[in-house]
Amino acid sequence: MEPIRPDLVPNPAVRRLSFYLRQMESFQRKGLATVSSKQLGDSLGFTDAQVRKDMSYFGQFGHPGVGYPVEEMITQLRHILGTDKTWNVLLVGAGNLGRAMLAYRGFDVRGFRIVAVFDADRNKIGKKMASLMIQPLTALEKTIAAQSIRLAILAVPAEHAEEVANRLVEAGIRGILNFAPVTLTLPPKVAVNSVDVAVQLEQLSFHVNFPALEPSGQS
Amino acid sequence: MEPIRPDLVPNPAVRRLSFYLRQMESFQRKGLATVSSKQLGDSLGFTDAQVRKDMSYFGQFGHPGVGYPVEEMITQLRHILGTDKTWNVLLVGAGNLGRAMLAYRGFDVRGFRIVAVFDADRNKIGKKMASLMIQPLTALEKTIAAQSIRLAILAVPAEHAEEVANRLVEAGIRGILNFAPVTLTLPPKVAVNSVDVAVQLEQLSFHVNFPALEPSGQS
DNA sequence: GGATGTGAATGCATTCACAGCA
DNA sequence: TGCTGTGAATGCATTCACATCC
Repeated sequence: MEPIRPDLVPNPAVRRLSFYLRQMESFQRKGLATVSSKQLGDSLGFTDAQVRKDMSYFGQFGHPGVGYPVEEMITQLRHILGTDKTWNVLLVGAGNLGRAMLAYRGFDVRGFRIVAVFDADRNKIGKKMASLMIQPLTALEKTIAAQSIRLAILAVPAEHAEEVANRLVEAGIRGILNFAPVTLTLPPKVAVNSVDVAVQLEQLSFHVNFPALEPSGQS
Repeated sequence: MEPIRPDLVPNPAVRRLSFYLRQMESFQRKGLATVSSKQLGDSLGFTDAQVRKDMSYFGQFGHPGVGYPVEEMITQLRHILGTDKTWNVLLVGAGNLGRAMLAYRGFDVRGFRIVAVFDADRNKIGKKMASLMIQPLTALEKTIAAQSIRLAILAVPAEHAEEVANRLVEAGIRGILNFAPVTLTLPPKVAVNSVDVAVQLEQLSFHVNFPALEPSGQS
């Protein structure tokens, strides 16, 4: 419950937080009660100093001579990341990728629930997908307001991504996970994370061609 | 065709290369012949200095007073990234996400082609998915050798990811795009890119809770 | 002894700023 | 004038190393 000052926290540290949480949950499943910065770091490919420094940005969670309490860290990390409560998420794009997102089992346990699906295609509207009725884009604003949705997954073709994103933002969405291969230009108040699978493969292509670099670096 | 020394190139610069290429292709579709570092940077949220510095790591592509020739840059960037030739890619995991990857139209044009699909599920083996026959994991080694495959997309449940990844590496795979929510521990010669969609949403969650940071930063 | 937490030191990446070319 | 290419300067992030505590 510390007064986090995000401007003092390196962005990379925030990204690593998610991995710490994921790994802590794995340690918990293995029955470990405490974990040292070295153990945690090794399991993720970070140094122990890195782990300790990152933790220190958010508070004092460890016990000297002992390590970090697994259970408590999970609670803390969830709180910091804001996933100790469940987020309602909306999905735009009921194609193959949209279906995969909807079917993904991993969201619930991490604090996310897709509660609405939208598509522009008249043939899809009204049909059901994993128990959710596919809605027309005209219903966007009403649904976002009614269920106070702040996060959206954008799985539409590149040509429509920018336009849909703008509508989402106007309707109150504050964070977008974008799968379309375009750079979205949005107001700074909106957080955007883009995943372009072709870009991911290009990176691999480069590193396979020039193996000197990148000691198994995980994005 | 310069002698690229990857050890002299900042990793972040390599990541941006893909975005430069993507954007250049967009400029090309708009019919532009040349683009300045400022135009390119603005369109991606980078500074002009950043763009010029990045380019300079790989050669001298621009013309003072004019900018960068779009067509030629596309050729160059593809060559640097190694996507001027098509990579054969294999897919492990014929679930929803696997299906989405297989159906994705964006791969071909960027130099990737999924040529084989594998799954552990007996019920799926032998069935077809987008014209590819789903193969058992026992066929992994033979197929990789026969089609000289170097890249793989891993879309299997978390529990099996590590094990399958090890097999892929032993069979000669040199780059893995991993969608399973685990950190893979592999030899340094293997390039790994991981996409954990829950982690992506967690990042958004954090930034929505603490909007001070991140001026619409795109991962 | 074994581990954390953290200022100080180091190492990278970005940005500046300007010489030089079209 | 307009823009690139690049050393030099700055600014961040990581790592070191050690005081501190169980």
